[in-house]
Amino acid sequence: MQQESARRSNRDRTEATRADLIAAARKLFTEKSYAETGTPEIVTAAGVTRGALYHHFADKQALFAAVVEQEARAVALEIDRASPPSLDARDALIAGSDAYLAAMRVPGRTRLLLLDGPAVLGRAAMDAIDNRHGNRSLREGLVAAMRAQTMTRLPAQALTALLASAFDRAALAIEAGASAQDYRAVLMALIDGLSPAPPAA
Amino acid sequence: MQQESARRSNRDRTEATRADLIAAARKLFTEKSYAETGTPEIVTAAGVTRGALYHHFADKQALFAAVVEQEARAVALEIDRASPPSLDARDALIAGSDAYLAAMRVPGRTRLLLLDGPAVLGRAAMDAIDNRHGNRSLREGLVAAMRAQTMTRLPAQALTALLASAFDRAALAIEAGASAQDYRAVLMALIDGLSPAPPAA
DNA sequence: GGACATAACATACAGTCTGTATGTAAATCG
DNA sequence: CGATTTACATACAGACTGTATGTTATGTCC
Repeated sequence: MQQESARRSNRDRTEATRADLIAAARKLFTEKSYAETGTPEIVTAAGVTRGALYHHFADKQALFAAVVEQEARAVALEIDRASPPSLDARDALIAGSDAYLAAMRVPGRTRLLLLDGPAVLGRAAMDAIDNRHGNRSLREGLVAAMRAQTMTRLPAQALTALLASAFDRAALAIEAGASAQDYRAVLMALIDGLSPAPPAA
Repeated sequence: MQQESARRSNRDRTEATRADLIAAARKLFTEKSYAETGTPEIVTAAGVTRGALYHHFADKQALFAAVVEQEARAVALEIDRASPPSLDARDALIAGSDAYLAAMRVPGRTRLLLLDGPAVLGRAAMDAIDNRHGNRSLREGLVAAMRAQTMTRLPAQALTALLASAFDRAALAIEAGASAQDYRAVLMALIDGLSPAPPAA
């Protein structure tokens, strides 16, 4: 054995420390909130010191951004996995919608992505993250539906943002104890209302 | 003259000091953010000391809540003033929508009511404020439209929350520089889509 | 119309947090 | 194997929040 027990490359050390910090921060940021969580608590939970944190992240906000980014990626992954490209436009939208609502039931996600995220990072930064991950498939689905003539032609960016916002609020309401059926019904009515012709009775 | 120059009742003093604090806090909370604004700065701007602040408000968060409450009331007032009861259900909805988007263009309102508010006070507290002020007239308008058979029957609470959320996002996007026309068109399409029959061409 | 109580502040203090500066050991590189 | 850079740990300065305590103005009661 060359050293006491572990000889790790710098790349491995960085990766492990960053992952530990992000995991500990995610746990605390979701149990409480961004503002109520201090860096001393985070580094203790991660088993490192504040020096390590400020070596790998510019500041507390940058660590939070990393947590949010990871979470947004996870949500997008779950949605993509639930809506195979074999479905037609409308079915894909429905499947994606349900997958989104299911994904947002993972504890802490609404706080990270819908409450603290916009306040701490700003709406612009959150839009950038959303467009890179979650909203991308939604917008593509909407554009596909409009091309297939199953949806009224509307500005894609605006429609995506407003529908996404409605989904977000539904996720928040459901987590707060509201009827998931009610909110799902309204969401479907909103989507169906965008068809050029009323859905076949 | 009975005193040096001013003899004010306690009620007047309290009212004036609270108003000064709320005004100064509103200015700073909207110029920067809740987190970036310290109480020393607020009291300096208001011309009092931190002792006065903590005498009238339990903590910084309570002062923020007072600011948000005042702002929500102001928005609701503008909306009510713009949609007289003489209009029919759908026209009242349109008028209210436009009034809301116009009201949210007052600088700082989106940050107070849509970004920092939910993060600092929580969605539950914001829902309570919204239901007390803004969303009340929206829900009444929707219920009226459903009763008048000009709108599909849906769970009123859920529909109100989701439409309100879409309006909120539209206000944010417009403030960020997006096309107000695009967002308005999508909002109208969403509302019209809820009619049982397609609107007369 | 004075004594007493209470409200409206101002001042001082303790604890905590954030970001930075500095020091040290391990890894990488030539 | 020496030099340099990376990955941390420790120490420090400044700021902020909430509280405790002191002071002055107002309201109340006989």
